[in-house]
Amino acid sequence: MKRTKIAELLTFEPQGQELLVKGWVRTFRNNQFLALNDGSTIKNLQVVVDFQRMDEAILKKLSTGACVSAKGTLVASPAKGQSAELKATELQLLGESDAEVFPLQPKKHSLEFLREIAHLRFRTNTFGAVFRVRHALAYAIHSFFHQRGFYYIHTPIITGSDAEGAGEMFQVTTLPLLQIPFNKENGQVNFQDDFFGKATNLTVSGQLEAELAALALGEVYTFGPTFRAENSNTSRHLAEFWMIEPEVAFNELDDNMDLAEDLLKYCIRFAMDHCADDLEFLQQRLVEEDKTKPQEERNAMPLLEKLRFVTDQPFARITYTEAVEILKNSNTNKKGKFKYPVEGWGIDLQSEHERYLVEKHFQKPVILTDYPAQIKAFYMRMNDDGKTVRAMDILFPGIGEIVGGSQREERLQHLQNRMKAMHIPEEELWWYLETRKFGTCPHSGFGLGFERLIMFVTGMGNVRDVIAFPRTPKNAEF
RNA sequence: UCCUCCUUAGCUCAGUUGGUUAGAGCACAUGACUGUUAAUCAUGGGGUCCCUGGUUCAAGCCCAGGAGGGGGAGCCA
Repeated sequence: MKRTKIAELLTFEPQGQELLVKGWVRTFRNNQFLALNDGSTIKNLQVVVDFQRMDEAILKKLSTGACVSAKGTLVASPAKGQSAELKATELQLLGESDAEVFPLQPKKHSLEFLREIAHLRFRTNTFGAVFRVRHALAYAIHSFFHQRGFYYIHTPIITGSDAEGAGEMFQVTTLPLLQIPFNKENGQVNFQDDFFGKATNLTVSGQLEAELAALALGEVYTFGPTFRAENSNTSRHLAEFWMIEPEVAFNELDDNMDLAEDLLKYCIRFAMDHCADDLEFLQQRLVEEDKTKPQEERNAMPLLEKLRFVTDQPFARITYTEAVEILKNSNTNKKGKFKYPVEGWGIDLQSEHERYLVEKHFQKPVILTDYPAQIKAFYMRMNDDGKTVRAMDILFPGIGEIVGGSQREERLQHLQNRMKAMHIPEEELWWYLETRKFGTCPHSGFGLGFERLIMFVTGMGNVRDVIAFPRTPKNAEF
């Protein structure tokens, strides 16, 4: 008999039909009631065991975590809690789970503890929900871009350039660490002897390569792993994370903002439409968690309401200059409540400033544009004022920067000037500069942090809990 | 990297002014139970008090150094 997934089974009208299910035991109550989960849904199937007729040796081993196969008939449940249940006629133990050492219990565990057993945390309700939502969001991203005629480009993970301008890089080498070949004349490493014959790194961004594709295919995006060797110890940073980077020919900054806003809203709606049960559970989890917190640290609104709030109204759009004015004139600033007082134009905005704009002043996502050139990357297009660049950052409540993007500098001379000013050697990026020599055009793009999007949608507070096997400084277990 | 808090049973945590044999709930084991919903009831076992060193008649508690973790900051997505 073919196995029926629990998600599908729960849509059936119970009429005594004979079915086969397989899954893992969550609890076994009253010597009769087996809560079985197979990952297809957050809901468990109640399998009812006739313990007088069942082999006692098997009953003994129906402990939390065990894997079983159950054949039986689907009947209406006489008790509250579920509408249908499977009356077992045959029970097979596929894999036992010694209850004395299995670490998961039918109770609430701390996320910190579950992080230490990341190989087993998939088996909890919370992580089951998070990873189903993660999948739905990944699918939504491809679906969104495909519908709009974008092409999915696979940019390299190992890169030969170390001037992508997005942070510290991990080196990739096969050179023996104890016997690195040095050039005696200049004391440098002889990368001619290395695997690629030159120094290579793990990518920090696929943007530059995506630009090459956009200037031929028109509308493209990348969606892949990205690596940053920054010593960042926060709940929002990973050394290995996934990023979505669209790049669009002929788009200017306003088009870029529209695209990013549409993408975010599409993904959030997609999750609400396809993961209702999981989001309902995650929302309830947050409500319970809030009960243990002081009033001022609690969420202003329940998860689903927060998501609807974001999808149903336009994001605020202001320039950096306007933002500085708002901050400068805010009561918080006047009363000296900012740790970094806002004194004038040109400062880099601190987390507390971004939070004030998003959570206090606008109370919705904010797109900040036209930053001072000196605090932004070399490839961003210079405005006519000669002081600001066409950058845009999208700030989300509780997350901070979720998107960072810009209209790119398409004019060769301007680009070369900026690279010179920021000490980026032209020979490293000769191939990038050629796009500006041969048929250059205005174009724009952005990077969306996939884990940050998942954090927002699931309400999880730490990036390490929305990726299966988080890589952070001093941690690459599993 | 900086600031700050934490580390006691498998988990979550209590442990008074430094003082006898370190506690609770859950989990686990054994038994009971044919409608349970993180089932319930009874009984029981379970401790490198993070590590190293020091102060003291005496350290889970005080001091120093280290390790691991949380929260915040910087950098960013």
